Amino acid sequence: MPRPRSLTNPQIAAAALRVLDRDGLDGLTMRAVATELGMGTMSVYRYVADRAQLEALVVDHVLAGVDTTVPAAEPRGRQVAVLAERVRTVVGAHTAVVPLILAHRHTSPASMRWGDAVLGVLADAGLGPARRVVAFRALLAYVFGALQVEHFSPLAGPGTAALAELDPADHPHLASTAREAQGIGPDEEFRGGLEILLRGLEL
Amino acid sequence: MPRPRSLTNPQIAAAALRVLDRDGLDGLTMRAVATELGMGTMSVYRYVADRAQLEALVVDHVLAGVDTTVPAAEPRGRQVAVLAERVRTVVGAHTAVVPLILAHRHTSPASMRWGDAVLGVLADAGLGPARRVVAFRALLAYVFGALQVEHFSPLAGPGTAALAELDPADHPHLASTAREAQGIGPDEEFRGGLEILLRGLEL
DNA sequence: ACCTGAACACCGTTCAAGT
DNA sequence: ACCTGAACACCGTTCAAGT
Repeated sequence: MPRPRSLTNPQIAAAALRVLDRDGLDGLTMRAVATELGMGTMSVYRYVADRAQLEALVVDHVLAGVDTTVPAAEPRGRQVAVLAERVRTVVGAHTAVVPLILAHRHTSPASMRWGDAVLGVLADAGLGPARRVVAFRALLAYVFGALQVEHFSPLAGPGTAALAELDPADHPHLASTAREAQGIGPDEEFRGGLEILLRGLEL
Repeated sequence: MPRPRSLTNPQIAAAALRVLDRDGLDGLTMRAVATELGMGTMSVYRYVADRAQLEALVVDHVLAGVDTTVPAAEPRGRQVAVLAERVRTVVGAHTAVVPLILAHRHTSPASMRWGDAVLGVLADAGLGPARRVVAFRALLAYVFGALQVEHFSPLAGPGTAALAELDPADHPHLASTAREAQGIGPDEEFRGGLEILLRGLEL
């Protein structure tokens, strides 16, 4: 990795995030980030080894905005739910980052801090090591999977509308359920799914 | 959409999947698929509008391999679990397709058939429309989220090993749990998480 | 009319030429 | 020594030239 000089990682990441928010994932190029920073394209490589590392920096920068302090007064289940909802809130402000998150989540220090907080609650709840691992991975899968499902095929979007128009003879359950689904908001959807998972965890 | 002549969608998709399996996601280019089919690059555009549609074809082709018949003799929870595990089995044979799945799942007829089967079980179990929607979307988020987590950061991989080496002073829960996590296999992880979700559903 | 090669407008990245 | 523009090897896709 090259040595940063005048710019810090958060400065690079913030510039890349500005490009991402403005021009979407397709617009996030090394050239665009360089222009955003007012430097030549190749100068970005002073700070970042390659595009993957730039993406990882953006993901970490977004997740660094998640407050990982556990609300001590709440019951365990609510503690986990609050931590999960904070991730969703922060990511929701930068929807174009969603496809990058699962690819780079595991390299992010901010993600590790969050994971440590969640695992702390699970340990306090008395879950043994093996159950803790499975529970934590299930939460990971749900939270980041839900973000992608919400982003790529929102219930309020055209995909659901198309499902509602399907021939009920071919898809009896899907067609009728899709009509119901259009009335359910994204918050209700995310929290509802999370509650199912937490009930299964019996915290 | 251009009209297919000598080749069917499954033939195009199968060729693209061969490229994907052999050369990975980076290797999946219009040129490579054309070569695989023994035609000029632009001839692929006879069958496919653009790259996104090619990807969608591959995703549908993979998901078309999922048996969506419901095992009638099993209890509801197992029925859903079997349907979910069949997706994982089919996708597991083509790991490079994982990043494409969430992006194109909602356009796939095979995915709709699968969704209809799952929703059928949820309806039989007596879940009302709103609860059925939330439960179904939670299952979607978990199944496809778990595939991505399993693929991008497997418990047996270097990411977990790195977590295990973290300073316990910084990440008390994560470091110790990561050491436990290395002993948990991918089947146990997927099924364990699914069981938590199904228990929460109270099927 | 159908098909497809050349060409265009990009991209990430290498490398050597600038200071 | 540090920085960066030109150039390379790609990419998806347009378009006009072939048959």
